[in-house]
Amino acid sequence: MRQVSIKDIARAANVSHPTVSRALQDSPLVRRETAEKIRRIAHRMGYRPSAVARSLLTKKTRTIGVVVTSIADPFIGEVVSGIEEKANQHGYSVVLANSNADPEREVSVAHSFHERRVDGILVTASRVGALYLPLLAEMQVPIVLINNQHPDEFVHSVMIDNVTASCKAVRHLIQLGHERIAYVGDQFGFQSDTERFAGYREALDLAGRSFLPGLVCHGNGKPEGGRDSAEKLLALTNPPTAVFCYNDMTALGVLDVFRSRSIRVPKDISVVGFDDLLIASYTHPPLTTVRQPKRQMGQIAMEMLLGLVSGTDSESIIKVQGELIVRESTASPKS
Amino acid sequence: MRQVSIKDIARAANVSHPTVSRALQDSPLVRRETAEKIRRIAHRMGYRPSAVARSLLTKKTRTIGVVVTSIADPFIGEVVSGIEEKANQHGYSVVLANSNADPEREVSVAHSFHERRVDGILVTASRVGALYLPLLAEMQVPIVLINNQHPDEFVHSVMIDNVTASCKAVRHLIQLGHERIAYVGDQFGFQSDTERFAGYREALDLAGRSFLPGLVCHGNGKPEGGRDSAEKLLALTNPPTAVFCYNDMTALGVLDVFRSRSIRVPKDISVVGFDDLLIASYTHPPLTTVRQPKRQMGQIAMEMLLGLVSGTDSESIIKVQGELIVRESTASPKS
DNA sequence: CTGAAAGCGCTTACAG
DNA sequence: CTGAAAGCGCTTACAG
Repeated sequence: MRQVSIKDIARAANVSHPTVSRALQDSPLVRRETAEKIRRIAHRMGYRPSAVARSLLTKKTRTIGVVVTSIADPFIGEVVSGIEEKANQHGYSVVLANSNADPEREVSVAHSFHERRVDGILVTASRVGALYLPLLAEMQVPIVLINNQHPDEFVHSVMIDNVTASCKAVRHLIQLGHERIAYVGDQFGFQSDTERFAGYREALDLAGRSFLPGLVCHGNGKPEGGRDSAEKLLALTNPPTAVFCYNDMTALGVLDVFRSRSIRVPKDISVVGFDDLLIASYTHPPLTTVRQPKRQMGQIAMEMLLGLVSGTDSESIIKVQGELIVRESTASPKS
Repeated sequence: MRQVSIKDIARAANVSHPTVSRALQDSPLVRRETAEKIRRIAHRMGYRPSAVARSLLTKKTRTIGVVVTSIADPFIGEVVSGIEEKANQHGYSVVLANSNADPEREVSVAHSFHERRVDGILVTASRVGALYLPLLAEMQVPIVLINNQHPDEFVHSVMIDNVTASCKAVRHLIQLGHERIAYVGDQFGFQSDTERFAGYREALDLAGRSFLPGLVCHGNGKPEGGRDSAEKLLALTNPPTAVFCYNDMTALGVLDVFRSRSIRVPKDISVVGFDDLLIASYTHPPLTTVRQPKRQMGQIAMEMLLGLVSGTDSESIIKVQGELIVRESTASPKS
């Protein structure tokens, strides 16, 4: 049995199919009794209008394409959940595509979105961009970026205020009395790493501390990177008493190394993360970190995009603030 | 500038639009030079065929609807990543919808999928079902369930072999010499809880141990539930020496309570989880658990669905095996 | 090889 | 109020 169409209903109701169309839209142009009869029949037949036929006509698919680097990433999962929530509230569907930060996949995703005529595109935490974004732009559809690494190139984006947030985190360490604070960054050159590093330096400057280049390492945003960096820091003649990490994943690696060396956190050394993943509450000890309002960022981005889709010219960049969550991985240094 | 259509190309190439259509499909019915010229023009104009127009004709959208209870759930994120990977490999797109296990949302998701004429539906770890699944079935499209709580009602599903997996986990504890092994389940009555409990009992039986009802608690699949249960177990006159948890989230809560009471794991008590979430490697101590091949389950389900979509009648239920991952949260009891 | 015609399921002027 | 006509962008018989 194929899907029931407006014509099937017309036949059953003994009217023309445009009348059915009108009745189903509650148009005042159709006699009340006729309309009710039609609706009853439509309901009985389990009729659902075809979004594809409608889209062909209206040139709107009420579909938003969402590109992520990895849907299994806990950070991204939260963001997507905010995106999906807002989309659904407004009657939009979300087409999800994983790019794995693979340029080839990105191109194929862009084409697929284009062919499906999505009404707008959301890009989350992309690490690529230089070549990719113009490709997306080609399809003449609004785009909003979330925490993108190349925000300059595009007008619309929502991102965390990295500088302020990381400055806040480092000031927390300074206030606790730490003198030697390390920064374990992401891969060198990424925008968010550069900004978080800037916040670190700003906090140092604000406190009149001098910057010690030897205390800066670069990981890769993952536990391994944190591990390698922690090893390096511990090998220093004069190791730090606190470590500010680019993100929680990095902090996980750092904590791991400390644990395996029986270095107690926060007694011997303090550790701060960034993101506030679920996991941050369950590390040992629970991690002090900067919370990114992930879900909310997804919601804001979706609303921004929906505004653009409906022609509203909204703000181009929205910065959200991080919140310092003090848990048990930070304390004053031993004196 | 609106999207370029086949007619625009036809005009530019001085041919009819059906000829353009044929050329773009590499049909042998069009002269080679003409075809090449057309393709060149199409490319220059940035032409992308409209999937919506094509779908209207072919009655296939090459779209799969995926319903999840929460995309931010780390378990589900992994599964979805396997789903998306396979879908993409086969030229399908994934429309993602979050149900939040809210019946109202589920109904609206079902309608939305129906209207968009998805070619198939994947339901991940749903907790609802009794009413919902028939609703999905109405749209006459293949459905595959992943770890569903009501698998009986539907033909096609992929799930973890809960009984075997949890039996394996409990045998591990028995082999370590534990006599009093607790089970902290999920909410009472869910299929997967029932099965994991069955595996627990089976392991006990196999070892000739008697079942002690007092050592069974029910949480809710989340840390809080684990916490409450741990408190109860500790209040027992004769507390367990090992705790097998319904899932890693539950184990997190259990570990939390032990930590706050300075009960050492695994020295004083052993803990085992289920799922092997990323977080399981980073708890303190790293958690012994049963790994579900999450990503792979997503892939298998997608392939099963794609088979059904193309008319292949595949197996109806695929059970995958869990793998016991022994980390540092289990040891022999103190003697 | 190529074009005119028809049709997928809908909506919306245009006539009555 | 209601229907016949046209058209969204494509594909595919059907004629030439």
